[in-house]
Amino acid sequence: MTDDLETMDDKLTFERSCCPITNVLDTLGDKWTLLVIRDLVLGKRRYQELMSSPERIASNILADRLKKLEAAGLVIRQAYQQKPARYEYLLTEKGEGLRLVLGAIITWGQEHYPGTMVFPAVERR
Amino acid sequence: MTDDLETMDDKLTFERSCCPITNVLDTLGDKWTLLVIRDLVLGKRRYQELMSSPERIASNILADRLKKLEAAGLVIRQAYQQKPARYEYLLTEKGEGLRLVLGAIITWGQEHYPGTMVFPAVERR
DNA sequence: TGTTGTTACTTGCGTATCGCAAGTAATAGA
DNA sequence: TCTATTACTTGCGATACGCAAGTAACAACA
Repeated sequence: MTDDLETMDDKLTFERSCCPITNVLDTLGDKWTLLVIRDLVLGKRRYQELMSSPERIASNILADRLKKLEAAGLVIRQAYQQKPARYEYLLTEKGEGLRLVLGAIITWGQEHYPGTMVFPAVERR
Repeated sequence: MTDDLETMDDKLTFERSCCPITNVLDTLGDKWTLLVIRDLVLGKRRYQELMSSPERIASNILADRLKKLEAAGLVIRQAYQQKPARYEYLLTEKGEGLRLVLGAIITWGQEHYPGTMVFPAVERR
């Protein structure tokens, strides 16, 4: 039998360490990225929708995060119309997998930050 | 019937929003804080132990994060000897609750970052 | 008595990132 | 022609990060 796990010695070089938590933090570890994921999970898709959340993300930060999330394979950017070209953002399967992480955070958060509450999903016909 | 949830209008003022995820990110949302929590969960207690992780945290960053974690009630600092005074850090119950969040992150991380692996707990007699 | 070692930090300082405000490109519609 | 909308980008001052070095309070030698 030969190797496995990504054809061996393939992606076994890590920025900080081989710890899964560390590697997750290297892509999601800041004050905004996970909030963008949250909004996408809630059904938001367009730039202005993502801009409209109560945390008031700056537009350059949002653009930067979307670019990084796309590069990380968590999000795909696709045009929903031409003339003028307009784009929307969708979670990939990998990105969808973060629902469980968000769920754990919400559970802990609701328990320790009284008064917090999750936002409703956006209605989309 | 009167109010509830922290005697109303008590702690219902949030930095960015009333979303639990947002409030969790306001205390844990950076590249280092959750790694300190991880180390404490693994059984590390002392400054030099926390310094010794492979991610090589800078000492000023570690001191800052421990201070903030203590202020947030996730960690307690206690002396384990006098003359000279030496301190160790322990997770509070609130901090221990983050094991589930770390678990979710590890599960997702191991699935999407091939080659990553969790560190063994430190042996402590 | 002097020197080295350990632990738990703090301080300086250059660099990187953040975030507010404003600007831009490509249209649609009045 | 003028105003709106959408999806961004650019400038720039402020904040945060991180490397290196320094400090305080001892213990243990030699």
